[in-house]
Amino acid sequence: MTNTVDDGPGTGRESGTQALDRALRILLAFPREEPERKVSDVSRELGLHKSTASRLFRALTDAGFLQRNEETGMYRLGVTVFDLGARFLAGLDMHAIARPLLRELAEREGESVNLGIRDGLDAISIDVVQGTRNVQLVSRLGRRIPLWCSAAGKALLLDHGDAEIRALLAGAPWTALTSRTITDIDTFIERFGEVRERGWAGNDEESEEGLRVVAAPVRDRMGTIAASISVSGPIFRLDDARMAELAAAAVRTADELSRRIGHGVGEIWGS
Amino acid sequence: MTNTVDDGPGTGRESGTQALDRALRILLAFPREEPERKVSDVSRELGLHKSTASRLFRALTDAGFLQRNEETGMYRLGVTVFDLGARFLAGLDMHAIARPLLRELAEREGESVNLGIRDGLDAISIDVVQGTRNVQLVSRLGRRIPLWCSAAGKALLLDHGDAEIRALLAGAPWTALTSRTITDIDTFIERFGEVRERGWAGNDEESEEGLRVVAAPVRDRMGTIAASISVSGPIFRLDDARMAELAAAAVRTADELSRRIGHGVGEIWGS
DNA sequence: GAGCCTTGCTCTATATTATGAAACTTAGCA
DNA sequence: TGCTAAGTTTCATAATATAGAGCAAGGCTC
Repeated sequence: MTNTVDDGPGTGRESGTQALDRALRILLAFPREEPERKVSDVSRELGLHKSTASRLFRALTDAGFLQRNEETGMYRLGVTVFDLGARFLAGLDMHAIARPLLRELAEREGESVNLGIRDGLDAISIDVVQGTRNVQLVSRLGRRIPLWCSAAGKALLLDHGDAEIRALLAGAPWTALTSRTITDIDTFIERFGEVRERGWAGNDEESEEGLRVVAAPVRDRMGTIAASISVSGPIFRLDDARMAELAAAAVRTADELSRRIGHGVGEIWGS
Repeated sequence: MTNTVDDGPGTGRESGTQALDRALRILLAFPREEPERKVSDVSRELGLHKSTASRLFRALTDAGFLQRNEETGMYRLGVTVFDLGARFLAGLDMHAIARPLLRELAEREGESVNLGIRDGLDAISIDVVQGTRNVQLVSRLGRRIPLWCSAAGKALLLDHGDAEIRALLAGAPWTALTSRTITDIDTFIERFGEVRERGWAGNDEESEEGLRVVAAPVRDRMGTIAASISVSGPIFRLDDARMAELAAAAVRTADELSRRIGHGVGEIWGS
């Protein structure tokens, strides 16, 4: 007997792809905090038979999606996943086009600049340019941060109506990261009206003590918000006036990027 | 009837994981040059039944490994692969530790710096810091380049003996990228002796016209070469004297990185 | 605009494939 | 030395993935 109708806590209904689903869940079971894991650990966590897990691990390893540490016998993510990740970026027009604009913005303002896209309920950073000042809060490529407590995330939601946002964030955990994190949907909606009007989003120590951020949306040729550009820095350098200044700069850069990826160009192509 | 014993041109013998193997091959069927593909294209290429491919595509899409372009109906790699790629990097001690060293090197010398690791017969770039000079040859994260025609690649082979290298590069295509590319194993081995002796590798327009590179190996706590640090620039700035200078700088940085990730530290830990 | 082709997706019977129990190794530890 | 735990391999079995047929939806040609 087996787990006939049992599907894991992952997504909804799957069918005809049990082995694949399990293997993908294995890959996702390697979090940042624990890069190296044992077969037994993972199999227990996912409720897989150890022989099943072992076989899937081997297949993933053969394909380079996992790699085995010969010293410890443990596994970690393999180079192939990095390769695919790089291909993902290379496939985004936006990423290549944004690079020089982000550098320019970071250089001019001296603060760190991020390019973020949405993934589920998180914003995920797909490009980072560190600022030139001495004190910099590190931000790493691939960093995730909840939509509702990040400037980048809010900017990505800018075109969503109240009802949409309510539906989207229904499943949000609303865990407080700092004392300033917004922890309920009503407060969020209430404050979001202003954000929507002015066209850029802020983050005033909502995700990290001492960190302030502004972000502006990037629109693709359909007018859909496809990314956001955010500028971040320590609170002692970013008073309200400076925030407004940086916001204006972020909006300018975001608009320029939008233009370059075809927003407002209509059907006319070429120069 | 189906392809009973038929395994694709991929790896060797697989068993008990057909569906998974096929799905992974689907992911790898999205090359940089063609980020968006149709189900039928891919299924034809891989020799899969269209219904099989369709099902696998859906499973991969549900898990975020692929994403569907609603306009065109085509698929591309999804955010999840990028997420995993970023986790891969985050899991490498080396990557985090190398960052500041690479920046420092790039700043001091003004030329672009790469951190590369080996993947099969390629070196793959896992970190890039652009130089400060005006003219810079772009290098992108995740860039692949054959071991035998790159400084980064040669540096990764530095500890290999002639026989090992011969075995490793037996399957190499030896395609010429420029007029200076080495195109046979014998010439490679012959010239490699010198490289091994001096402890750093060079690339004199072997991969790209006008590009010169030097690279030095990074060793982990087992003494194994785990990565290479390379410095590259246009030929008009990099005469032989400057190459030697940059090589020395690369070696110094690589040695420092080796030290920081535990090379030569033995069993003693802590400060 | 009608017909034709291609594509993507769903449904279902079938047998191929993945599964899990048990056995076997290897390693660490008392 | 024997014990426990982890990882891998083997193998009979049943559940799973497969491929065929059918359907709906677009694109092209005529």
